[in-house]
Amino acid sequence: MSRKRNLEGDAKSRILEISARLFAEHGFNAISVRDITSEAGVNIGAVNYYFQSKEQLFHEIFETLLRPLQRERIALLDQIEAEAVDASPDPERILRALIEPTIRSSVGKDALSPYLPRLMFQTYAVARQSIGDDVAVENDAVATRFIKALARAIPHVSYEDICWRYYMVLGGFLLVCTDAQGAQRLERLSDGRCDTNDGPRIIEQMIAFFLSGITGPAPSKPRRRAAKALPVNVPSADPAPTPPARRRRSNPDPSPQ
Amino acid sequence: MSRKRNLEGDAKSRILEISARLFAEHGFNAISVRDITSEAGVNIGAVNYYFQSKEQLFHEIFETLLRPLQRERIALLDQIEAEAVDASPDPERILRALIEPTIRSSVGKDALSPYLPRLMFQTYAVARQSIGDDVAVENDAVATRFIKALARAIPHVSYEDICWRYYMVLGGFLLVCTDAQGAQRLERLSDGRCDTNDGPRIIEQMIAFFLSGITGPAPSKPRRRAAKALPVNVPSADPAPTPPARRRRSNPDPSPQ
DNA sequence: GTCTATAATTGGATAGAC
DNA sequence: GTCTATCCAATTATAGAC
Repeated sequence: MSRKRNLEGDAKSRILEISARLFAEHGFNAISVRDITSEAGVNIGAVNYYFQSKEQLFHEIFETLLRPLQRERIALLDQIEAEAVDASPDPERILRALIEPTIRSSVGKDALSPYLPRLMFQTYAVARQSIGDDVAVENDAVATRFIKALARAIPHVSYEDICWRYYMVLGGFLLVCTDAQGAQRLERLSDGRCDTNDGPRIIEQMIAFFLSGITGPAPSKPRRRAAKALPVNVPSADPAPTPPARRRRSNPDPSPQ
Repeated sequence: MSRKRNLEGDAKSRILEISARLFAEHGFNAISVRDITSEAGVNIGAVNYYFQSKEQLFHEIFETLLRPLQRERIALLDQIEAEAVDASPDPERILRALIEPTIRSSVGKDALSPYLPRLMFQTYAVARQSIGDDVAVENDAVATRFIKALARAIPHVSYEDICWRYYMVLGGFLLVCTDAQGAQRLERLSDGRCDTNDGPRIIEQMIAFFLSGITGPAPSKPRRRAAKALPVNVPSADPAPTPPARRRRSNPDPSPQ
């Protein structure tokens, strides 16, 4: 209320901002409420006062960041589909609708957005109810809409293949977006050639790669090692007709997140 | 020593196995040594007795799993390059050398391998020294060798672009491999069409997508929105010549991992 | 080698003064 | 609204009996 700390923002939004960064960098379990409150310059009780619990604070971060992004994506997709009622939509525009809002919201403006990809990345990395049930449902709905749009845009690729490829897009997308706040491994591996802070460049790199990949020819059916490759023999041999083979012995009830 | 628990494996390897699974599923910080020892059916002190600390145990898991895998990859790559001294190597075989050892080691045999991709995934997700310095160095060396091999195999793609694309390959690869032990989101989104436990199928899907993507045409240079796409107008407008724009305010010293 | 008991620290959350 | 002091549960790690 008072105007005391109006310059820096009130305590609540300071906590939101600082904790988003700390959680994104180190993960939920690695950060204590003491880490947050001390770095935010507020007292220890503030997190519980404003957000009831550390868990609730985490949920609220996703609410704040993810929902608007998903709505922007859907708005773009709506527009694309509205303009292509008769013809099939342009796959590049669909990919851009998926990717660009994330990158764009990462430059300037509000200070939290850059951390969303990394927080999402962690959602896949650990089995933990990071986001509320409702947000998770909305999330899947958005993904399904994009998959269906891509399937219509690229009719020569089967629906199943589109699903695989959508997921590979997602993985590449998240890893690249995530690298700047974390390992910075791409800059290192490329000897500084790849600047993971250059939003427009990231976008064009992704679009080029994903568009080629997602529209490319279908995989050779599971007769293995078809066309060109010579047989590779390695220590653990790999006789030609390896059967599908089940894997993973125990996985009682994987939290569906 | 004694033959008491020889059937189940001795205490040390039981701990290694159980903890690899628990860490992979929930992350390092979410798992306590009590979780491990109780699930492994050993006493609470066993982790510290065999591994000195929880941290050391974690490092040892990577040692055990990652080193042999990297060696197998390098052996395959050596062979490919040896056979192509004059001609340029086959990009598909290089991608297979990168991908197949992981998938192959995930079926049957030893019980730990399936968890490696997920553990690696977490390495990217949180800023934490998951793996020892020496393993990290070897890791980067392997990546660099693959990047250089791909650059030679695909001469019409610039070295910088190869780096971006290698990293996107890595991201898609990890997310897909990771999904079976975790969110199982791909199976859900695809309505059961995609079976993330079917190793050979995963391989062929990846090879097809990555090969098209990595050999595809270069991205349009940062004159944005070049060829086909119509201008998209969204709430937060996007005037044509958006400058690069710096981002991220504070990131004191990101652990280079 | 295996186990129990316990040390020493740190975690999330709350009560109550101001 | 803000802050301090504090409770209580859970953590890693160790000491020492068997």
